Amino acid sequence: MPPTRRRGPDLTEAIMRTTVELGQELGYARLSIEAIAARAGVGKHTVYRRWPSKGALLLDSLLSVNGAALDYPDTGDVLADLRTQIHAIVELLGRAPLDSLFRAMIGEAQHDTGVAAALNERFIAPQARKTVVRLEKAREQGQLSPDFDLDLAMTILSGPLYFRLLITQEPLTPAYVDRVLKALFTGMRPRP
Amino acid sequence: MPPTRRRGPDLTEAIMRTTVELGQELGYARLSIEAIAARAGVGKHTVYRRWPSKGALLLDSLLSVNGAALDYPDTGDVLADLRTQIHAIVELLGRAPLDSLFRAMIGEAQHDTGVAAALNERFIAPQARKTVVRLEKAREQGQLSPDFDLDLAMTILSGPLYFRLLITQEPLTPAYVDRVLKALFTGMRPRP
Amino acid sequence: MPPTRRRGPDLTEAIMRTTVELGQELGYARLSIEAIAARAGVGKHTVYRRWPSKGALLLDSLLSVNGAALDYPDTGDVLADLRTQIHAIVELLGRAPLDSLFRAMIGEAQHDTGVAAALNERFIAPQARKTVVRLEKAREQGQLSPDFDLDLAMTILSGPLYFRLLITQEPLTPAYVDRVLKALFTGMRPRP
Amino acid sequence: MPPTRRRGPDLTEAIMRTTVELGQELGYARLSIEAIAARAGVGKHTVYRRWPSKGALLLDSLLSVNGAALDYPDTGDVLADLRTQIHAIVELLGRAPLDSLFRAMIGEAQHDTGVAAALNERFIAPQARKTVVRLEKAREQGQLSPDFDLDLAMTILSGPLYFRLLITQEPLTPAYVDRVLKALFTGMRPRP
DNA sequence: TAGTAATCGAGACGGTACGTCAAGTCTTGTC
DNA sequence: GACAAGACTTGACGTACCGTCTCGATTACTA
Repeated sequence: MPPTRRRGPDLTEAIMRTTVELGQELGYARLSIEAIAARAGVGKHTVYRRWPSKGALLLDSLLSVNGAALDYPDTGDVLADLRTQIHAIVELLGRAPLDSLFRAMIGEAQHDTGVAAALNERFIAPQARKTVVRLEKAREQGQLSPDFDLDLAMTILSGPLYFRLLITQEPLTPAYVDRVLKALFTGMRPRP
Repeated sequence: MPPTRRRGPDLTEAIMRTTVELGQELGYARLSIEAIAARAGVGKHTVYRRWPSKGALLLDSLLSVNGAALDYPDTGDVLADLRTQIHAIVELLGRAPLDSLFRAMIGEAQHDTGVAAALNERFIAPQARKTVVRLEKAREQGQLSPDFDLDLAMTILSGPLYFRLLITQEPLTPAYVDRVLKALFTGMRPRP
Repeated sequence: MPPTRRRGPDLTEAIMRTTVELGQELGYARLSIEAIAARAGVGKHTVYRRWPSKGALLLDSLLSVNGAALDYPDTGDVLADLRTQIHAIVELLGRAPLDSLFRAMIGEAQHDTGVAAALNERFIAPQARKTVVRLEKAREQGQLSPDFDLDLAMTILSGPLYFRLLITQEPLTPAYVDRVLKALFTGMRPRP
Repeated sequence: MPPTRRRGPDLTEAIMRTTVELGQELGYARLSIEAIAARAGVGKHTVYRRWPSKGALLLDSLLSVNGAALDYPDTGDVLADLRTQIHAIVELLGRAPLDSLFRAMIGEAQHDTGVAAALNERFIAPQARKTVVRLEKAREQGQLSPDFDLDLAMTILSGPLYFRLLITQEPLTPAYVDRVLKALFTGMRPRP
């Protein structure tokens, strides 16, 4: 007798794990719901009941399997804290073996409204919010010029990173991150 | 009697026009080489002889149909010239009806190496080069701090733009562009 | 509050009624146990507990909803009685709206042994028996040649009817029935 | 190098052979276009391009693989010729291994208009016509009563046969055929 | 000017996956 | 314990495109 039939949350978990696993083996283009279901030992319907598309499934899988924490440290030194945090993100999005899946998922967001929305709500926006909150605290402590636009700062921090990741597709080195950080802080520091 | 059978360059042109046209009607996801060939009144072979994939065809089509010019003006005022140029790019990538196809094509580059390479070589790198060249000229004329990293400047200029375009997918307003420009120049200007 | 939950025989009845009803709406091919259960407001289990297959359910439903009577009259005139009886059968099997379901059920019997057996035991054989009994009585009364094979007579009476119903699928007109009857009686009458 | 790719008629033939073969192995209910295509080494589309449904395919397959001849002999003796012909039909429809497929196909005709029409046009009607033609000749030669309805005779000949085949599903013995024939001829013979 | 090679349209072909449907089994919680 | 509800695996459905491959026209170049 096989173990009692699996249900609900167990299955959801198992399918997401399989998705990431198989995605790494095959690459996004050759990844199919058909294959995921087969590998997970699950009917296709069981997948479709939970996710409307390959993109949505991959998004969920990546975030749930890995996107857990990424919370800002607060050591009192903004620059150091930002660097720590960005390095963590780079580690997640820009390093093998998950980088290509993350890139593919963002690619999917370009022609799948649902994926785009979920990506923003569940990953991008929260990260952005944390960054801004950390910057606000620094400003209150006089570490930043009081009239600098912090939303813009967040954008200038993130933009170049994603530019490298998605557009030029050069490796995201710590050095690059540091150069961006330094340039930004030069502009943000309170003038004497 | 049908018009004499078309060949070579004519066909290439016609197929690319059809691609953009049909891409706008159907969206990238539902666009297929099958449909393009049918609409263009062309055998599938004729398409495959010219392009290896849907992504490559779309890239070619978008760049050939539209990406022609985008050359930097030189009025002597760097800031104004950059603004002009960036507005032109935003107009191209961020405005209906082509924005969604451009976004889809960049999305495709995330899991198609060939598209990624071509996108860089034929669009991104040339633009970047032009930007850097224009900045260099400005620096020679003392408009910029002599120790600022111009490659980095280019990245900080482009990054937030693509971040908005691809990640948060908010509209690319002139105001946003100007805020980025202003922040960057605050950091780049020679200190008194 | 819904009416108190139904049980046993009530349910059996309700399911069979729904089957015939839905069968008429959708046709046999698109009829499904899934849909019947849903329409009857019943769990699938409750259906499967009672019938092993769609065919078996339909057979039961048709016979129970309608196949009740069909008993031979006995007016003393064999020919008239046979005609009456056959017309009743034709009315049942060959007229809208149940004809197509009856035909489909007989069709099902062609690849479902259980349906075939049940169809014979519960409908065909009893009818045949009644016919033969009526003929025997007529023979005893000297209305038929004493050496005619009455089983064969029954077959010659039924066969052409089902041939029209199932094979040529032309309408079963009273005229046709009468022609068969007349021809048969010409052969069955005692020779002078 | 594999042999040059198969086309058109070759494939049609191969698919029909596979259909009959697989139909015998699995039975009609478990026969699927999916399996046929796989076994024949053919894409599903290649099957659907040729036939609209499993029933239509099976009909074609059975008739093409086997239903070739079945032409009436003419020895001058009507009764003998009819017997010969009917025995041939019984051999085809009523004997393993094809009987169950033939029955299933006729079953399918009960809820598939297309199959019903094709079955009639391509098998039933031609056979009926041949029978009537043979009977007409016999009547011209004075072997039959001049006022007997020959269409009806055909029906009385065929009906009982299909009745046994489809309804009671008893074996179609030569003895049964002969009893029907004898009864019919008793009615058809010219009275002295 | 004829012959030959390339190019074309059309679309058949073997595949792969799609997203849907229903089958029949099993689980959960309610009555 | 019977029930409604519905999750689950399985398997097939019929469709859409993929990229490759004939097949005969044209069409252009070569001899």
